[in-house]
Amino acid sequence: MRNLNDVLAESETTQTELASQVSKSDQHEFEGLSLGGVDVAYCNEMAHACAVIFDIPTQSIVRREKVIVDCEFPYVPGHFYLREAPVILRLLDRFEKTMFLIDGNGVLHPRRMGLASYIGVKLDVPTIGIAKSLLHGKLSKREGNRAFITDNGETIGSAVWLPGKKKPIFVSIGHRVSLDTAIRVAKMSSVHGYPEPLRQAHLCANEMARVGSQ
DNA sequence: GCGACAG
DNA sequence: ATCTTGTCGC
Repeated sequence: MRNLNDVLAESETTQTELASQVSKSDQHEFEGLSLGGVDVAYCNEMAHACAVIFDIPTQSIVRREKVIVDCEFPYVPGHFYLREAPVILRLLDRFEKTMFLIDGNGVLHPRRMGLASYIGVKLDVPTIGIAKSLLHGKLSKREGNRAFITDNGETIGSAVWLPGKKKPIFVSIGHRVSLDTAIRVAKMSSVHGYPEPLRQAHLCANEMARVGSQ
């Protein structure tokens, strides 16, 4: 497996196999589950990742972890995990009893195995995918502030219009969570028209990349 | 063959 | 994502 095409072909097989391991229902094992967000920013070939834990009651960041690693793998639609999973797995390994919002899709994916589901299955932790544009599937009729996204008659996610925003975010199950809960968490953690854990992780990662480039 | 295509 | 100025909208 040397060239990119071979790697992608094998990746598709891996994704299909892992997809069967995704749990699409809410878990009940954890008591006080924390909520976190992860994002990655790039400066040339360096991936700067940041994960934050956001406390909804006090609307504050209670923890922030960072890591920088070399990343040579290119972004290929449908295989985003090959580029970002390595650095994210290293970062989330430091946390316990935490549900993570991840910048990308979960089962809203051609093979039902986007980055969020990959991270969830690999670490066996609850994850939710949040994307800013639609990768796959079709929007059904909008009902209130949401519209389900389907593919082959299967609901794989939902477009969600947050207060004050013209464009929706695309929410999907990552792992160990139901779509209803995923949508609820995305809404209740939003502050500036976007899930705050992700917005904060994004700001932090960008700052890391900016400073790192100087 | 032509377009679509998370970040 | 990243490269970059002005500009549209609330």
